[in-house]
Amino acid sequence: MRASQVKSSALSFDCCSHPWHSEGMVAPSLRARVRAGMIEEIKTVARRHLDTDGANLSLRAVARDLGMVSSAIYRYFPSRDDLLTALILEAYDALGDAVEAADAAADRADLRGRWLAACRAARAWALAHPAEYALLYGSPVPGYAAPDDTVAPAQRPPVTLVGILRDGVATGRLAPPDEELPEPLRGDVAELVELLGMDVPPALLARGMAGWTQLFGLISFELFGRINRALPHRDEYFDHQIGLMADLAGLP
Amino acid sequence: MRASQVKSSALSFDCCSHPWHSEGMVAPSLRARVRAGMIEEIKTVARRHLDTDGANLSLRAVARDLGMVSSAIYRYFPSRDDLLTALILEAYDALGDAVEAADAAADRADLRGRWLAACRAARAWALAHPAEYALLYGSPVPGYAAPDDTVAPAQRPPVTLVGILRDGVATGRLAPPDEELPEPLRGDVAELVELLGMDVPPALLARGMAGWTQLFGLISFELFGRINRALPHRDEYFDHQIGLMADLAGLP
DNA sequence: CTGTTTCGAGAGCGGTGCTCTCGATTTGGA
DNA sequence: TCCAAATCGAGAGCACCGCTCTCGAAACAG
Repeated sequence: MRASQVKSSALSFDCCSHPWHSEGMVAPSLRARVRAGMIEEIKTVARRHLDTDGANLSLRAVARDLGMVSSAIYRYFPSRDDLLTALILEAYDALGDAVEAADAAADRADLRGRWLAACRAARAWALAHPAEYALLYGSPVPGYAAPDDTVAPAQRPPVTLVGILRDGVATGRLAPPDEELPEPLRGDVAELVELLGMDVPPALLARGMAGWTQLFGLISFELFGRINRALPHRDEYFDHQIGLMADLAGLP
Repeated sequence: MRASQVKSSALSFDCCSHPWHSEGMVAPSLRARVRAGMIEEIKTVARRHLDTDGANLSLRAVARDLGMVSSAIYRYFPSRDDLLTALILEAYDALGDAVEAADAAADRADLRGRWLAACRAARAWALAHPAEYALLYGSPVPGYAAPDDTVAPAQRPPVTLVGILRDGVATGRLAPPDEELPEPLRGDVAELVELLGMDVPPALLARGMAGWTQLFGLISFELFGRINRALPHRDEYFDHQIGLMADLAGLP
């Protein structure tokens, strides 16, 4: 939670996210390597606890599973929140990877196919990792404030969706909506367009964000058990609802 | 969590939800009345703690605020989960009241106005009671399973939205989409139509549910801080996105 | 080989939900 | 009116939690 703690946690990561066999770096000591391995092991066990026991992760239980005493964990993560943040970061990246890979695997010219593939990939990832999805998109943990490192990976799925729309506009395959946004909103969305660096008409960006919101809502309802029990064909329902949003965005 | 506990908690409610001054019932004893008052007081304090401290409600803290010892709370609620369930039930009802009242206050013939009013009421309630909204629609508490009493009140907002569409079809003001749902899905939604008792074409019901999903997603994104900071005019953004879904449903 | 750093264990603090027991009080029927 | 029964709040206690501190052992660097 403290900025310093988050920073130190991030430092623990650099030793593995920046692989040591890149140019000019000295090979890490044995101790550094077993430390990195230990961090990875802790995260693995923590992720397992998350998937089985739900969102309330117990540091002591993780330590017990590792044959350690709880205070030993603090040699690797300054607090429980930092461990959670590490898991959140990895989860964001995994989801982003899945969505972007699905988009990239589709035919570039098939805009609607890319849209559906990206959405399906997000849902598939969420169904495969419900606890981690809840960690990302559930109600925020009370005391917990997401560090700034999380905003960029968190935006990858919506950016992917908007990127599909941008490609459509750029190649002329997608006709932007002829409406214009009303003024106070138009400026906001125009700023967002610049911030994302995607040349898309504001009205279209708004529709893309509607698709992203719908995607999140569909997954959340299905995952949190709020989908009506009278809908056994969930795949078909999801596909149809996502298709509706593709229609709304003007995807052919 | 146990069914028996939930039942006993529900019994505690009946003494106040079924007012004693109705026909034929004997006036409750003094003790029963102070007990009901105590239950209400506990819920009030718990709600206040929820709004200030977030979702992790501490029974001991509530007891302290009431000048009691923690074990005394168990005279009124068999467990912390039951207290949470009581708050959830009340929250569902409050949200349902707000949405239905907003719909009822609008001109019956102005379908789009009713839709927007209902959606705005849901958002307004959520913004006014963020912690309770998170309790309803956030990630489910790990050990907690929502009792069956909650499903009916939970469906009031979406039923209200679909009711607007049904009125539109019944009065001929709303032209249902000319598409048909693909087969495995069409049967599911048709069953849902019967279950809700609302005579609406399945394809239209699907669009209404899309609107409900979007509404939930919009509110959640805004409330859980995932709305982009580059969107200061949140009211206008919300109105526009909800209007998009009204378009999708065919509301004139 | 030696001084320093890293690490895990252990004890401990204050917090939590929850159970049990024990007096005090209130209630309702004889 | 009196008395047994039901109800209630307090208190102690259990197991668990996140987290801090200390201490001895091990691994490192010079």
